[in-house]
Amino acid sequence: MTRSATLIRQIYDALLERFGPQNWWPAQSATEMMIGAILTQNTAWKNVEQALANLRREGLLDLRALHQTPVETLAQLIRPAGYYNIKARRLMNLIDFICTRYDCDLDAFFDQPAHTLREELLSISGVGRETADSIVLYAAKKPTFVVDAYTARILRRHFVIDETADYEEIKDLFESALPADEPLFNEYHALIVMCAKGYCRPRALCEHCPLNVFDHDGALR
DNA sequence: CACCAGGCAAGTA
DNA sequence: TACTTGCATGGT
Repeated sequence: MTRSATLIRQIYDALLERFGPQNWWPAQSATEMMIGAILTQNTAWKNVEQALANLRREGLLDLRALHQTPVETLAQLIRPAGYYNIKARRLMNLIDFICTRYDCDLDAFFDQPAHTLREELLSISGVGRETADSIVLYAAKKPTFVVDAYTARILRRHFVIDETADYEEIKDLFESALPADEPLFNEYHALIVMCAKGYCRPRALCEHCPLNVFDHDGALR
């Protein structure tokens, strides 16, 4: 067992003990989850909730209904989430892919191995690695690990990775240290977000960080 | 007022 | 490959 793998496991245990199960993703359906994944790109979740409420009010948390909606109309409804023009286009790119290739049938879209599903998602303009992995894990419920800005920040501050570690490197670290278990990956990423939102902001330094599995000089406590 | 938020694509060197 | 820029609203 490598040092980093041990830390990955210890951090999970500490987060779960401190915060308890998070039961992610906060959405009532797989369709709503995917929309939220696009809308939350570099955006506070609070803003995304307003945009989702607008779509819900218009009965647009539905692939076929969305597919029939002009992208300009969509853009106005999602304005609170920011970047609304580009995000409306990204949403339509994703929806059009599923409706054209899978007849708007999410179950059919998800009925393939995680790695091919990930590749198909990445081929869509506007769906990058984090968004693709989030959809694979939280909508299709297949065990792929989601890396986000919070994940990298927490690992950097605990000296598990260095500044140059890229997305795939961090993802591989988690997937090597842990069994490929969907509920585990689901819970771990959710716990990271919960912890970082409260305690791992850029300027809110580490003194209130509830992760105390090891000292910040990198030595195990 | 400045800074930040659960990224991504496109352009440049 | 590595770095830069545009995209935009709303909370602190």
